[in-house]
Amino acid sequence: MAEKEISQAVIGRLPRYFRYLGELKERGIERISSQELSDIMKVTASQIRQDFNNFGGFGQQGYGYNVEYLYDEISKILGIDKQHSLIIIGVGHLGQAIANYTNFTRRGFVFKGAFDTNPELYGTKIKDVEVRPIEEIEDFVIKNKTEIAVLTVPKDQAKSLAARLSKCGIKAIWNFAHVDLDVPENVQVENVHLSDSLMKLSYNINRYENKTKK
Amino acid sequence: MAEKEISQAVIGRLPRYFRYLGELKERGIERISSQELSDIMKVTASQIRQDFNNFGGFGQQGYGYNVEYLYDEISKILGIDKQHSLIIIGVGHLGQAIANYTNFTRRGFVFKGAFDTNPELYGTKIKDVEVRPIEEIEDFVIKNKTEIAVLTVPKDQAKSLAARLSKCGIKAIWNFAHVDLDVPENVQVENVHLSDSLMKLSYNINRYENKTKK
DNA sequence: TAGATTGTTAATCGATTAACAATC
DNA sequence: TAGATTGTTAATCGATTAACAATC
Repeated sequence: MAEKEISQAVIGRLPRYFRYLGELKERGIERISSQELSDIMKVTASQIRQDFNNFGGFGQQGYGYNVEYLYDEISKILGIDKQHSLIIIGVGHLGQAIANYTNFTRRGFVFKGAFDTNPELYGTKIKDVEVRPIEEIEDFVIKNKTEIAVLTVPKDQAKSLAARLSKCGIKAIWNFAHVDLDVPENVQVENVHLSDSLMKLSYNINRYENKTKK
Repeated sequence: MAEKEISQAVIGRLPRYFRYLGELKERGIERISSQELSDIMKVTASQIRQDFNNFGGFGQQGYGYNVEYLYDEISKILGIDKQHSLIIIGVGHLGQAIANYTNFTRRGFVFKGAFDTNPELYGTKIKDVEVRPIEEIEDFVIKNKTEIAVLTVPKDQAKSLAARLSKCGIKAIWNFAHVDLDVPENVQVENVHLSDSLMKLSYNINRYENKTKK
């Protein structure tokens, strides 16, 4: 199969398409043209067609796209047609927020394990999942073939944990710690750097004020 | 002043520069060349120089960049040399995680108010801040000249809250709800769509497996 | 002064948009 | 068949990288 690499710019847009298609589906809309979708989503129709055509021809000339079909196809592309097991490392507020976020469960991300360094938490339960000491991570990941580890630990623990997880076959790390992780190429990393996001917000406040006041 | 608009691609990289410069500063390093920074950060030296030069010449030929000076300049560009008041709307786990995140406080984001729809929470405290009923938001924002509202509420409440906040002079919304907000141009929006991020992770797991197995 | 390294211009690369032939 | 709208090629735009003159 000709494995042309899709740019991350395109990938980054797929979840948003998926979200809008899900809404259209729920509203019972059967078909949509790239132009109609363009109006709703505020992106060009041209970009929509280009994006979809990276993965194959999902539409039909003179008709447009079938909403449900397109929705299903995007879910396959994103790999959320299958289940993914997930463990949470660091059971603070953020870890608990993620554990309790039902939307993830709905998308096939199944919460299987929770780990922390605080002995007082061992044995307590989050969503029917027992909190375990961090020492048990390797055993757990190997035994349960865990795919995704959510890192919601302080900065200084993140790098060594990422290294440990990489060694025992984890497939991906969803990193909320404010450091760049250095892992082998068989481990996928997706960063959520909240303070970076907040700084961008701050920049844009500033920029707008300078633009208007001067 | 010639207000050339800086691309969001550049802005998006500033927080990362800021983070690395902060680390260098802490390690007592006084000067750094674009080439050295390039090695550490894994971006081209050329990009580093281009990025900084969007905002002015911060370096010196033959010497490089003074770490502390550059750090301070970037903090000014990002607007984190000033304080920003912040309220949290929706006091679930995510809201609490943000309220308790000390790093934000350190960067000048001061947590001033908390709001929720659950009457049982009214009057309870999060980090010395009393939880108030959501009806009081307008009064609070106006009286306290609140700059940033953090939206950690369910999807269906987010749009109407964004509209209400826009009307009473909020400067920015940090949106964690899984919808695109539609606000006037004087209100800055920064989205954190966690499920989008998780889907990208899922895509990359998939992609890697297809690449290696086929 | 010589060496180092920036600031900046020019070249390249990639992503977005426009246009239109193919086709349902 | 005629009209609509895709899939795809070509044109444009913007962002990244390379190169080098300016200068500390």
